[in-house]
Amino acid sequence: MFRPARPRRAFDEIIGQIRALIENGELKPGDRLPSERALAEQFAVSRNTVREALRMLEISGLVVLKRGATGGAFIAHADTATVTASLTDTLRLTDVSLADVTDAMRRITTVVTRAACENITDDDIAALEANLSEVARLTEAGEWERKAHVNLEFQRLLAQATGNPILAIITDSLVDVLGAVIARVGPLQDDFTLRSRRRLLKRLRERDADGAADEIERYLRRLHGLWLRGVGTEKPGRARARPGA
Amino acid sequence: MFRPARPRRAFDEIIGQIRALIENGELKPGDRLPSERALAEQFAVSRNTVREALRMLEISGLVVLKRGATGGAFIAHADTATVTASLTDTLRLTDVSLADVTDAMRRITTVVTRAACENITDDDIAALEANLSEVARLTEAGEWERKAHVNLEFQRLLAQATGNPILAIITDSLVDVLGAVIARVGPLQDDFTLRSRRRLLKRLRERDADGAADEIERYLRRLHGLWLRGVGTEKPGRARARPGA
DNA sequence: GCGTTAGCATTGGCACGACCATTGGCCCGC
DNA sequence: GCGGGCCAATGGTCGTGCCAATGCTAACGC
Repeated sequence: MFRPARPRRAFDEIIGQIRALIENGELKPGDRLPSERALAEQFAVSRNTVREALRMLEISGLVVLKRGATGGAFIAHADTATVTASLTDTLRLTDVSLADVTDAMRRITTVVTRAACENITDDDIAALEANLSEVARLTEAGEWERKAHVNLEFQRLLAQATGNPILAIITDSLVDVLGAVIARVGPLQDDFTLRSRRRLLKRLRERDADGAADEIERYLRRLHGLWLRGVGTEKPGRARARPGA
Repeated sequence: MFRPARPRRAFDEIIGQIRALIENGELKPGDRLPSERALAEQFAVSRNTVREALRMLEISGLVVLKRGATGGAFIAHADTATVTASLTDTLRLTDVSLADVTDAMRRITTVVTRAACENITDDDIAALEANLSEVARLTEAGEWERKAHVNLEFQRLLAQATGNPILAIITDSLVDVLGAVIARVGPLQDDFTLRSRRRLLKRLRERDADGAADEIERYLRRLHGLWLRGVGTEKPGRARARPGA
């Protein structure tokens, strides 16, 4: 019959108002919010409450805090880090096996590749080729750690080439999770990555979606197969002794 | 040459320690953290600092706060709401068109369907059939609002049928985003959904992955085509007058 | 005996005030 | 002109105190 007089906590109300301003476009990336003390006065709450609200906005990736005389809370620019972070957190709280991660990665990457083939530009291809050269250099130099990292970057670039930011964000998240996996199981010291990538780039240049998707699927099957044999069904988020180590 | 003496803020240190406990598995969903006062004492910080850390963990979806005598901070169970929220936030700050959302949804759903076909159980099929019956009932009753909602649920069930939680989470997030879109543009008053779903279920029962993927892709192309014609290139996060409304 | 209620302890929510550390601009002196 | 130190603004942290919500428990009334 009656609605609660104070429906939500004070800082929830505050972040609601600030979010609304962002959604309405009244606050745009780069804009600066009033100081904590000024906000406390305007909202008629204590500074602690304002700070708690800012903490939530900060970790949501909506604002960034800077200290000092010209500091304050600034509306953040778009960043996929918060999405990947929350996705990683959620996966950590879920019962996810390494096989689940690689399976999802392989399936998603396949459609991403197909989408990229439809929309890829010459600049995108150039970026992929530059990445490939870097991987080749690191492979030759035996810098496996960095090579694995740069190699993962390839998939981000591929996702960006789709021109669809959502596919890019999803790929980013999966790449982050896989990066954590690699950090645990150690980088693979291989050279079949290079050969597969060269074939893939050829398909991309020809705009051969089926061929490109097939190529990257074969590659990921082989790569992930090696991982799975190496670490069994280890959970990606947990530290565990490697069998045989 | 020198590392910073105090690398991060106090509450960053706190959330780091708590996150580490969760990652190590020492804290599991449902566990209760000490009270704010106790935490403040253990971390040797003030209660305000602890509260700010808890705010960040709360909005990260890692803990839930409850008031009262038996209240406190509890490790949360896995929930895709935070992923969805951050994804929505990021999309709001990014330049994302409705076409991007539907495009990603169509492509992801296609592989999800294929994956589901490989792993689906009879129970999963039964759940999908139950959902379909509900949609049929609501369509007949003309309850378009709820029909659209239950219909979206179909895709969640489909993703769950893959047995891969990552695919399920990604699908959940996309469904949520699309739900927000539907809420703005209004539900579609159609009946071709039912026919397509019946054909899809037939393919699923036969474990015909190619047929199922093809069926749902055709359906989504048609559905999303109607949406796009109806609302142009409207941003999914913004409220805007519908052309012709 | 049993349901109801009042009290109580615990815990999060919030306020006020104070001080510190950082930061960048301003002004002074060379 | 410019280099360095002063200074004001701002976020970071602390401490204390009180309020509100919550659930347990014991007293109470039927």
